Amino acid sequence: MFYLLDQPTEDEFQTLSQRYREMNPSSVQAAVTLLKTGSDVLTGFEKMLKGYGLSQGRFLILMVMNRRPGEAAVPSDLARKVGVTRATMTGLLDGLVKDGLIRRYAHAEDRRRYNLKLTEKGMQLLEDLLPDYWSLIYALMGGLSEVEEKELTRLLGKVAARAGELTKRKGTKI
Amino acid sequence: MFYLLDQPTEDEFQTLSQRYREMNPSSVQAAVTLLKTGSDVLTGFEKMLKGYGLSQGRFLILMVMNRRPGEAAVPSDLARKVGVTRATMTGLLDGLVKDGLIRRYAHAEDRRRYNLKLTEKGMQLLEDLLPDYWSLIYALMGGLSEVEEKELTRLLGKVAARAGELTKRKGTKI
DNA sequence: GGCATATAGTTAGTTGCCTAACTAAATTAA
DNA sequence: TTAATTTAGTTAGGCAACTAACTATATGCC
Repeated sequence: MFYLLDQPTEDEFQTLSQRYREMNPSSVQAAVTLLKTGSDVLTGFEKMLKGYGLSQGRFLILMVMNRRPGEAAVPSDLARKVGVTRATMTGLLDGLVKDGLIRRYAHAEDRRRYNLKLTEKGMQLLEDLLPDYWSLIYALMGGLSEVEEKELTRLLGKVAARAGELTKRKGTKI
Repeated sequence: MFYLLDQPTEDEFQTLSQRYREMNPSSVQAAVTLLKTGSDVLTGFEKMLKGYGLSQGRFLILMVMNRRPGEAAVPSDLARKVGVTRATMTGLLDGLVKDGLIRRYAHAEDRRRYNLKLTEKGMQLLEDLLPDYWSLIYALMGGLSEVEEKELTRLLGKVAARAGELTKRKGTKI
């Protein structure tokens, strides 16, 4: 988690940009603000989810499964969609099963896999939670007009595209 | 860490916004993009830092100390500035001392505290690392014009202000 | 058809942060 | 000026993710 509560003052920023000529002040400021804001927002969500006994990973699994509530899901597929490793997925699913939010079923064609379905309890948890989720988003984004929201999404999309490129080629030290 | 590699398609998004009337599509999209982009960018930095034997926390400590390289710093003050707990700071400092990047000194006025200074090795590590740091930022932000960078910073600032408000009143379930 | 390779899920151990509870020292208030 | 409160740093234990190594099954190629 990236915090840096005490961001550089304007002065310190100036000093830095004199000491380090290669640095581009407006880029650095945008990047630092992105990291800080992302962390704060993430922390807000985690706090809210904790009230329902969920972590980000557990919540995302439920949300992805909730896109097609009746259909079966499969662990390795969920791992790809949610963006965690299969090892992590095992642990997350164990927890969700233990809490009765999802259930495992045999997989007809492939004996390595198994199917997963949301239980009634799992669906109900989402119904209870989602109003809080939407209103948290509203609380965070409410200061922006719809035009600003779209502009933010567009600009972040540009950064995300480049970040995606970079993280793909793992070994490379940038 | 928030990933959700597989973001909802336009269709699924439509279905969702029909099922959940309180949700505001453009806000949700902005929030989800922010979380995803923030995570990706953070992951990129962590990967780069790992090549120098640093975590975000360790790096931030060095950066904050590097603002005034000669002067002494104090653990609890660093913890506030970097945004970690004092307990976490103890561990981070132990690591940095063990690696010879900083050194502990007695504190003249307060026997509970101690002073910290960057060693030569610590300063040198930053000199080695920072070019990579600036160029990673450039790699991430290079797709944006300076005007766009400033607009992104401005929009994120608005979100950050609200996120800060929310995380302050801890107990409250939003 | 049989062997090499790839994929699925699990297990064990690591990392980087956290909270809660503690001791010691400093500060404030009676 | 002693007692209560606050602050500083540490310790112990927890949590949510990770990587690496493993077994079992499925798939592709000769």
